Amino acid sequence: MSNAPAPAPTSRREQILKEAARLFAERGFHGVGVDEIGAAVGISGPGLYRHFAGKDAMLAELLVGISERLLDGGRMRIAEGGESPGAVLDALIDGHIDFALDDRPLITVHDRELDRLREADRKRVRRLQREYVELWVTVVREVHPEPSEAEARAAVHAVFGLLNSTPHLGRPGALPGRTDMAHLLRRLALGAFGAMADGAEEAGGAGGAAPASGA
Amino acid sequence: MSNAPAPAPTSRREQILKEAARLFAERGFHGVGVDEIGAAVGISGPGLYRHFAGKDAMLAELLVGISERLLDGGRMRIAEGGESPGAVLDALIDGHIDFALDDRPLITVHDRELDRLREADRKRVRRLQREYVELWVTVVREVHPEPSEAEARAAVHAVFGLLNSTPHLGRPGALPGRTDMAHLLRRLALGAFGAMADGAEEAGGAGGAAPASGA
DNA sequence: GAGCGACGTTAACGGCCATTAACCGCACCT
DNA sequence: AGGTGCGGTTAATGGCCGTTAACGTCGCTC
Repeated sequence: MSNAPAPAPTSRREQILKEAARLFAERGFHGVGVDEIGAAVGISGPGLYRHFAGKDAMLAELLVGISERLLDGGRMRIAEGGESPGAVLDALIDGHIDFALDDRPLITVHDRELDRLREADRKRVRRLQREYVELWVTVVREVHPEPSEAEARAAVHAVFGLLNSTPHLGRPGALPGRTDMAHLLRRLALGAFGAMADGAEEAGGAGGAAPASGA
Repeated sequence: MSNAPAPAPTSRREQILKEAARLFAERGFHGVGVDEIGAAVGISGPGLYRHFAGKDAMLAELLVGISERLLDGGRMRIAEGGESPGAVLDALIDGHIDFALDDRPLITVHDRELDRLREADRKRVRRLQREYVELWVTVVREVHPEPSEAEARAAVHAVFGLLNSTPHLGRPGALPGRTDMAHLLRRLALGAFGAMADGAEEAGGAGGAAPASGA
C-alpha cells in the first residue's frame, strides 16, 4: 500500500527524484541543500515537503528504487533464460551496462551514499544489493564452475566496479560514444570473467570456455 | 614519565590524516565532524587546528598525497622498465593493487570527495590523476596496439574501477584473503585488457590471446 | 459560489558544526 | 628560576540548512 498514487507518467515526484539524483551524484548528499533541489525543479525550498517527508526520504526512495530495478531486471533476464548459461550472463552484463550508461547519477549515488540512510532503509537496500550479487554469482558459476564461490563473488564485485566506472569519466569526448562504450564494457567484463576461470583451473586451457554467445 | 608520546616516525599529522581518511571513507567528508576526527586520535575537537588550517586542508592533503604517490609509483615502475611492455603493465597493475588493498579508505575518498576541494587543489589533483591515467594508456597501448586511444583510455578507467572495487566489499570473510585477492584482481585486470584487444582486432580468437607476460 | 485539497510561498526556529578566543602546562633551553 | 612555544583544553560565535508555521491561490466538484 501507500504507493501507486502517481497517476501521471512523469509526476512531480519523479522530476524531483531525477534532479535530486543528479545533484547528490555531483556534490554528495550532505553537499546539496533542499533549496538547490527545489530550484532545480522550479519550486523553491520547503515546497518539496509537499512531496516528500524530508531530504532523507528522497535519498531512501532513490536507493531503494535503483536496487529494486536492478534486481528485478536481473531476475527477469534470468527467468527469460537464454540458450545457455553464457547467454544469460551476456544478458545480465548488457542489462547492467544499459543501466550504468543511462543512469549514471543513480549509479554514483548508489554506492556512495548508502550509509546516510536510516537503519531500516539501509538494511533493505543492502538486502536487495546482496540478492543481486548472488544472482550474478550463481550465473557466473554456471558458466565458470572452477573458481571457488568466494572468488566468483569477488570477481562479480570487481566487474561491477568495472561496469560502473563510466561515471568517473571526464567530460570531454575523449571517449567512445555510447554504443562503442557498451560494446567495450561488455568485452572487458567477459574478458575478466574468463580470466578468473583461466587462473582458477590453471589447466592452461586458454579456450576461454566459450564465454559469450551474442554476435 | 608519561608514556612515550611518540614523537616518532609517525607524527601526529600522519596519525590524524590516517584517521580522517578512514572516517571520510566511512561517512563522507560532510558526514564527519571535526570532533570525531579529534576523538579518533585522542585529542578533542579544535585541537586539530594546531596541525591543520582546517578540515578542508586535511582533505586536500589527503587527495594530493594519494594522487602523488600513485603517480610517482607508476613513474617509478615504468622507469625501472621490465623485460617487456607486458612486464611493465604487470608491474603497474600489481602496484595499483597493493595500493587498493592496503589503503582502502584513501582509494574510497579519492574518487568520492574530489569536488569538495578548493579550485586550486582540485585542479592539481585532477592533473595528477590525468597524468597517471595517461601513463597507463601509454603502456597499455604498447602491449595492445590495436585498439584506439579512446578505447584504451576507457578501458584503463574501467580497470581502475575493477581494481578499486575492494572497498565495496562486505565485512565478512566471505571473500578471499589478501594474497588470493591480489592474484585474482591481477588476473581479472589482465583478462580485461586482453579482451579489449581481442575485440578490437576482431580476430575471433576466443582464448585469452596470451594477454600479458608475467608469470 | 462555496468549499476544499493540492501545491507553493515566505518567514521563523533550532540544531549542528567549523572555526576562533582565551587560557593552561609542560618540556626544554639559558 | 625564567621564558618561550608547542600542543592541548573548554567556552563562545556565527553561519548554514533542514524543517515547521502561517498563509495564499488556483482549479475542481457539489
